[in-house]
Amino acid sequence: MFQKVLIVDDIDFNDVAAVSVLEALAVPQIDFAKYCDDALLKLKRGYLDHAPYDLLITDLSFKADHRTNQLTSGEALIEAVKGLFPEIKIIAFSIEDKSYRIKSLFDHLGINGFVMKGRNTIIELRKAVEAVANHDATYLPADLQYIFQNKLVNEIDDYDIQLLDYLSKGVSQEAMESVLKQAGITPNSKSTIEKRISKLKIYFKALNTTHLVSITKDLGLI
Amino acid sequence: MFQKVLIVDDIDFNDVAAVSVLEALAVPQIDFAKYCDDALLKLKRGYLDHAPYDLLITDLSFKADHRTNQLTSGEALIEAVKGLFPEIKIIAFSIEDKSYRIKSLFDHLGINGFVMKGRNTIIELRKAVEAVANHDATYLPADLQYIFQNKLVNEIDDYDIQLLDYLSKGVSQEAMESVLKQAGITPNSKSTIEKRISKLKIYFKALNTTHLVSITKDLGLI
DNA sequence: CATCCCTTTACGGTTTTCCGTAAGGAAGTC
DNA sequence: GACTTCCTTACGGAAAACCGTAAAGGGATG
Repeated sequence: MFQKVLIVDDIDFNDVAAVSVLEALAVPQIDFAKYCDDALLKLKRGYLDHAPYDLLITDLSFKADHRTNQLTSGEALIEAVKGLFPEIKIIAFSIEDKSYRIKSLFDHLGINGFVMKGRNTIIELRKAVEAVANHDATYLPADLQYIFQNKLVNEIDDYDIQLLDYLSKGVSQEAMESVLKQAGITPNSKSTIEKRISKLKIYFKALNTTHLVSITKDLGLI
Repeated sequence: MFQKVLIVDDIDFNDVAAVSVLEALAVPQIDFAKYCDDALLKLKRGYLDHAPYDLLITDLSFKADHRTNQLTSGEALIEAVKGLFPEIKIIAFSIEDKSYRIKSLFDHLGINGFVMKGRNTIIELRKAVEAVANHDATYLPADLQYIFQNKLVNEIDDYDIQLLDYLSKGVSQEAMESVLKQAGITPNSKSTIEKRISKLKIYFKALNTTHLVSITKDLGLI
């Protein structure tokens, strides 16, 4: 079992329950952080003190407040941590069931486990920690494993997401061509852009571009 | 102080912390429900047993799962409870800081307090329960009181919300006229609709309709 | 290097949105 | 009743989005 665990979550309520789960698993040292920046500092401190953390459990979404932070999301934190301490195990922990975001955590950030906050978080978190500790494998609850078969998250690529993101930020199709060129994204002709958006509309059964953005926002793609 | 409190939240993690707050306030009986339907049943049971609850603390958003429920949101639960047991105090409890939704809880549903899940939930919940117990008044944390001065939630009316909602569902401006007529909503001329949408775009600094819907979705207006 | 296949690009016409101007209508004031 | 004011409706031209067709480019294959 893990010896030193850091829990990162901005909602204090969650710490109370998380600590009870870890105590039940006989984890000797459990620390907390409410901000991603603080979390990274603690991880560095542990490393410098020759007492590194061996498990990081982090939320994905953090509320903004008066403090200005470098890292503002769990994704950013995980990326930074993976860069500095590739050895540490990471379990992400979120209320979101947006499959695209979860899949990308495994695919791009290489997390070891994912737990969805819901009606069985206590049991799920326990299972996830045990699985990551013992089998050295990745843990994903049975009810979320569909995301790797799900056609949606496989058929929609990064280019599509980028396009949808620009659309949601108010970039017109007219202006999209030069925006993509600026950003160094290809293809970027007006014609291809039109065709992609049109394909997305068919895919998501959207009646128009506004509808398309609304749908994909609900799905958590953007 | 309250004698019998019901906590309704679908995330089991929150119960652990909530109960510790209430125990610290010496509440003798604390019950839980993970579904709104169950919550209503427990409240009815209490009433029939001549041991009614005197405080309801409820989340607003509930995840859908295999169960089919009558009440699927905190708002629906609060409305039902207010109808059956007007005497009971209600504190809503949510991760959302969407001012429009919170304001409407006070204005339309008459809740007694609101607590936002965040970095100080434990203290805030305690304060809210004490305030509602003692002063018989409504409790809203200082950092949220701006919502009642906030021009946004006062200047945007139900008609605007309706319009934005239809737009997000893919209704074109072209079709909006007849859709509004079908729904019995006035004014419904193409011209007025155009003007309203245009006003909203200026208000929210949106570059086009898609951007407008994206912004207002982020704000929680729709 | 010719061929096929697929993606990207170009173009043109139709529809929808956008935006300004102006007319119509209801309520309130003097 | 004339006038002002505010809201709604009507209309028309410009811009953008939409949609189909066709040409150009870029790999892979034989």
